Amino acid sequence: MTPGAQHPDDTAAQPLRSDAERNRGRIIAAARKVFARDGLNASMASVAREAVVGIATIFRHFPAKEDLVAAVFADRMDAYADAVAVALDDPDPWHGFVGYIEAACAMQAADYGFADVLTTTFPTAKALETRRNEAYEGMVRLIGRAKESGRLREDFDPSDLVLLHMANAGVVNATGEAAPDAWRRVVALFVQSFEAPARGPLPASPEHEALYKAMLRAAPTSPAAPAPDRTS
Amino acid sequence: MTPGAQHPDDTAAQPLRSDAERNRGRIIAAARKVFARDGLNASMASVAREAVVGIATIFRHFPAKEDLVAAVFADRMDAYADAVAVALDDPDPWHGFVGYIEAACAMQAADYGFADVLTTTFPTAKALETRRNEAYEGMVRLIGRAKESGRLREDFDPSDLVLLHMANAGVVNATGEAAPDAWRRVVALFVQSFEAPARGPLPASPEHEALYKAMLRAAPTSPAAPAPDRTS
DNA sequence: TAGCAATCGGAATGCCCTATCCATTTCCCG
DNA sequence: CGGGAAATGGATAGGGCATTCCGATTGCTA
Repeated sequence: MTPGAQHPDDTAAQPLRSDAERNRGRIIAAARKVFARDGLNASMASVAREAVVGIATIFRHFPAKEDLVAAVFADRMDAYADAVAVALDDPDPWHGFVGYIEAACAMQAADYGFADVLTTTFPTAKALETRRNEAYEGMVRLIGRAKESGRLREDFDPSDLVLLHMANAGVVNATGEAAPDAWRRVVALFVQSFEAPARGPLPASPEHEALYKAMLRAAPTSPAAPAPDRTS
Repeated sequence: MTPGAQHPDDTAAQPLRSDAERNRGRIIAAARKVFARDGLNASMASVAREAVVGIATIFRHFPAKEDLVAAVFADRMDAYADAVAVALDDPDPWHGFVGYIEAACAMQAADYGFADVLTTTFPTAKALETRRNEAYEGMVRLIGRAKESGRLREDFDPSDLVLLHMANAGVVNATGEAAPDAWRRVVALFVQSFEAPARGPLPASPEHEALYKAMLRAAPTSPAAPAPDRTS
């Protein structure tokens, strides 16, 4: 989203011809719209239709669907990371923490594609993963502050935010347009359960490693994935 | 699951030939296994392979995939409904309520196919829907008792259980084998947020009608569904 | 045990998807 | 302007899926 505009592989590749540059923009805009509406499962054909462009044109600009996804969600990932920064700036740690959760979950609800991106890992899309990790580090600090302030339960684990996203994805995904605000209630319940003092002990958090592996599962169209994938 | 054994259309249709009867059993057993492992997205071909049976044989016994699903999950749905009954028998309403939640969510975690079934509606499969509604009525009573006992927050709504299932489906679905117990922590958090006294108000519950519509969305292979479906 | 209807299984159909090919069109520099 | 490189888009390959067709097989009865 920075004005200068750079393609992932900005590295001195020749400048695009004017029409190519224009089409690239069209495609990203179209994909942004289509993915937001239909999730990452939206077909390349539907993106092409929306962009009023041939399918081949998309694949020339983005060798694989995953590359398009990475390009489309780069800025949304930035916004996601920014939300953490904003939360860290909040003088009230708990308020910042809660605000962050609501903002992040709202992003999931507002963009089905992004919801998919957040609970999936694209080993190939480095920029996306870098951002995610940045955001994660910020979250860890956010959590630390909130705990220190005494408002966040002591046994809260950073991985709980990942679980929260997975749960929220489930709700957003299942309710869709039919009940577009249902997620708010779920998130509110979660937040209340996060608040100190804890009402009881919790089962152990999953291993970080395990959660990471979980996010690899179900990556869209990974050629190397015999993926038993489930749950349309 | 009654011993007598009846096919959905038990109505005096001629008895099956011995081999047909045997194959029918094989198919259901195979489907049970495959759906549990891979979710409802498992292909009919994979079920046929597991059953060591031709694909056509499956379709002769079950005209459409949905019929197979209904046959396979009939007993699981019974167990689901039974869990409510058991919970209602618990002398401690809150204990029963929590026990029910844990049992139901455990069922989701133990059978990916069932997790899909629970958050999806098959207008065609009447038996399944009847059971679901039975269970729902029981849940409403369970909730009433728990509220009366003072342990369940007053603003808890039956639809919250549906949302809980959707959220749990999201977790179970995303974590899969990688973190098979992650859902326990999530459910524990939910339960703590359900406990009275409430720590704060909640956004309104979605309309029941809306939730029902939501469950119609994404039904697998519904011919009448232009389903934009998302999130494999 | 012969014969026929019931049943089978795998090939075939039709649809959707990602990704590639290639003849045609468009841009841009001289 | 003209010509070649860059870029395009529709057709096509190749794979997965649910469902159907049909020739071959099997259980059952007489």
